[in-house]
Amino acid sequence: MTFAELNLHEDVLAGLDAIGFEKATPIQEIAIPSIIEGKDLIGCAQTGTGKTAAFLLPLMHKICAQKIEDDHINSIIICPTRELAIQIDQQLQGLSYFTGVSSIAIYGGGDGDSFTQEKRALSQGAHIVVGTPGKLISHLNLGYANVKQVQNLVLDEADRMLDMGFLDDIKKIISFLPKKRQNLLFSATMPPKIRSLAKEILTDPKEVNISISKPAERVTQVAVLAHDSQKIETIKHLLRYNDVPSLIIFASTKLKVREITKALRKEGLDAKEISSDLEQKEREDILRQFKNRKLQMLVATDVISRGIDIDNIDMVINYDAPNDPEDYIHRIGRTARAASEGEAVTFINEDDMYKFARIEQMMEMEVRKIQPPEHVGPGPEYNPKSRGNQRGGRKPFRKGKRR
DNA sequence: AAAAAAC
Repeated sequence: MTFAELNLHEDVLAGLDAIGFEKATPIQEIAIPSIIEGKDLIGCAQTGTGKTAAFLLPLMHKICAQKIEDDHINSIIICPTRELAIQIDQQLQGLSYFTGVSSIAIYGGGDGDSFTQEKRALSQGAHIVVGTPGKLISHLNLGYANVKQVQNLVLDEADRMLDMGFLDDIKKIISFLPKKRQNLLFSATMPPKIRSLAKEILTDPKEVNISISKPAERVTQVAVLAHDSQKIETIKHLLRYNDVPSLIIFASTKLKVREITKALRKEGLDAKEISSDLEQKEREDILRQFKNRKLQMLVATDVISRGIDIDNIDMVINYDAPNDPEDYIHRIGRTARAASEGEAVTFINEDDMYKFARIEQMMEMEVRKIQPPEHVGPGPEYNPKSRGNQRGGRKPFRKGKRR
């Protein structure tokens, strides 16, 4: 189905036309008419399905069609990370070029200047505000945000936000908003917690389910049974024998991210780190360099595993298996986007074997296991039933609940 | 046992 057939406002269509978008994705086909109709919506979908445009387009359409002024806030979008807020706002600005829809991204880590700008936008009004929970609340608490006429609330990556403990913050934000409003909730998974959140804040929602629990088919996955000491050498080997102009290396802790970056740079490789340990400005600079292909290798925590859109990443390396099995899908989903193909290499050591077996279980597929290249020496032996260190000698007497 | 998010 084309966007024109979805009866979007002509100014919105002009923006789509300018960037060469013509056909709606499945989630857009269902969500757009339903949102325009004014219904609440619960969408099980990830980025890469066209989820963001699925809510941005109808919000923009309604602002245009109803000729809504921007002397107040019309819509609020809440999302879990700063980079995601920036990205949604950028996408919005691209799409709204011909519409006169105004927007601002509100997130932490800024300076006094950005605070003043945010304050001005929130008090004088902007059609759409995209933000992370903490910063939105601190502005709302100060009382000047013109939210009395908010008509739409979007919760993006809702499962992630609950994981991060944002439930109370979300409720707090909602307490500032008019009771009568349209709510859109998007989540990659639908655990009971999300169901109950939906039940609490949505009214008779339309459900859309475009969930992909299986990774993009164009991603070639392989797992390398590598000891920690073999990993950097294996990365060098991969780079030597593959053409990899653009590569993300994920690791599960900020410390590891820092150490890996150091080790790679010591080898003369073009790598930089991104994690919440960096100044916000630096996070943005480095992500921009990587997106513009001025930087070959990005070493990252899961801060960018969800939602972040970067074209043409040739390879994702998981330096370790992620703690949350869902994150594996998100991490490797950074590659093979749009029409391209991609490769995902996951290092698993003894500790990671159990975690990786769970990932395979979730995907309902087995990933090919290989040993590190010969000159690096043999890796650990893989036994999927092995629980790795899970029941290692350290904690047989531990009592109480663990998860 | 982790990451992220407010000053």
